[in-house]
Amino acid sequence: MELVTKAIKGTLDTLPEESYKIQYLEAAMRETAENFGFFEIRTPVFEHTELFQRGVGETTDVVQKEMYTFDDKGGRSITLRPEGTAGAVRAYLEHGIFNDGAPQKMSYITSCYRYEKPQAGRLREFHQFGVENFGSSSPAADAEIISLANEIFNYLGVENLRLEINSIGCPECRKVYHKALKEYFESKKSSLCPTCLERLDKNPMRILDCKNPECREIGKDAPVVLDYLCDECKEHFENVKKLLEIMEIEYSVNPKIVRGLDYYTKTVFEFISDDIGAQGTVCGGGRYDGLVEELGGNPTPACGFGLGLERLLLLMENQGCAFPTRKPCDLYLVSMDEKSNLKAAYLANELRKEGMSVQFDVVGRGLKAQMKYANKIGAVFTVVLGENELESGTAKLKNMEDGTEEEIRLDTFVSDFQTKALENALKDIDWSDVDEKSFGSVLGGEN
RNA sequence: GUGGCUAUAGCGUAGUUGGUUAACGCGCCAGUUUGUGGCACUGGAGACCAUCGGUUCGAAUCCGAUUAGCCACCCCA
Repeated sequence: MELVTKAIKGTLDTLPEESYKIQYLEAAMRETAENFGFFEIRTPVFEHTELFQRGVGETTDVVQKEMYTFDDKGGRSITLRPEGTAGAVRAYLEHGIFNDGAPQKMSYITSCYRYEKPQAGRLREFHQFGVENFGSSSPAADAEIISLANEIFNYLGVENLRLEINSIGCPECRKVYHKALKEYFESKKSSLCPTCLERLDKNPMRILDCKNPECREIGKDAPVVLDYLCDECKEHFENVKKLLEIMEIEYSVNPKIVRGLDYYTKTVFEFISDDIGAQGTVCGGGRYDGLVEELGGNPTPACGFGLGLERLLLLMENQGCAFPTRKPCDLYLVSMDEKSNLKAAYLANELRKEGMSVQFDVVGRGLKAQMKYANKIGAVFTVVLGENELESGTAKLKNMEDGTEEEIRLDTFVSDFQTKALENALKDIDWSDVDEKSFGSVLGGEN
């Protein structure tokens, strides 16, 4: 097959047979977020380029080499969002949401774009679930979003995720720390790898998580951020830890966690997995007390995180996590000829109005082929409509699982079938096994 | 941006030291006596062997470039 063109490098098609999985993740996230009081905000995929330049940070790799930036026909410089926070902050300011008091809590599920070389867990178009809390400087806000992420992972049954936290301080204490760090590495300059030599000027904290063994060795004795925190930052971090302990969320402090986006202050955290390759960070976030002001608002404390949907899905698939099944077909109407096909169309439509999943032949297949198809799509019931049935006004409703058949009247078909379908759905339920959480998926079934 | 591996029907693969109609499994379609799925059997459709160029009498097979995929670095979700 010679195609005119193929999907763009680093993009993924989610096919109908797969999409229910990602929908399941999205539903779990929305639902959990709402339980925590975070409601959805939707912002455009593209923004004025300067939003990200200012918001994400002029010196970051994301802004310097990874943005999809172009001029539109009006000569404006437009950028496809590389992350979700900047747009949320912009909307928060533009609509004066801050006037509605604090905290303002919001969530989003959006596509993001970064011009990077694709690899395991990294795409040029990817999707992020994110939350933002504006207006709270309390460590309770930090802990709340961490527990929100944690709750999502629990709900979905993800295992072997470790939570690593750190504090990178406020601009004040970070300045002091940077200086100490620079002095330290400056003295070991000759043994650093070339990339780290660059980082020495740009962002010395990055040297700490270099994978080069030699840099690692040197990094071991480097000054630690946590020793340089001012009293306020120190207390904040202690309280975040205390709250995590109270909520029984396991974590480890990793002083080497450094986030690559300029806006982070104080708390930073990552949920990391070893099951999905080198790009193991499934969720990353923290506090960014300076961002709102940076984008033109009043000084406003804030925190949030981003969670990569593709990475999470990859992780769940690698771990063999359970997904609910796709919505099954309640009934397939087999038709023998044009006349019965019309009847099938009518009945299908009536049943669909009642919220049932019903299908009938739309490609002109024979009886046997239609039965085969019904079997393939997992139809729970079938009914054959032909001359005989239309004449007698009754048909045989066949249960595809056990092959049993039952007479059913055509004139009261809609309500009769609904009753049958309900009886059938209820007969397999072990009521002793039904708790609150699985109740919603009983009718959909789980595998 | 740098490196390593890869590229054959929709999917997963085979294809011997270059040699004639490119094979197999799954899937798809149709049949196995007339109006009933799953199992089995039979048949069928579907591939310019990623693209372009080179070596050769002859290339899916050797060489080069390009493109794409996978993986790693960088960076991040």
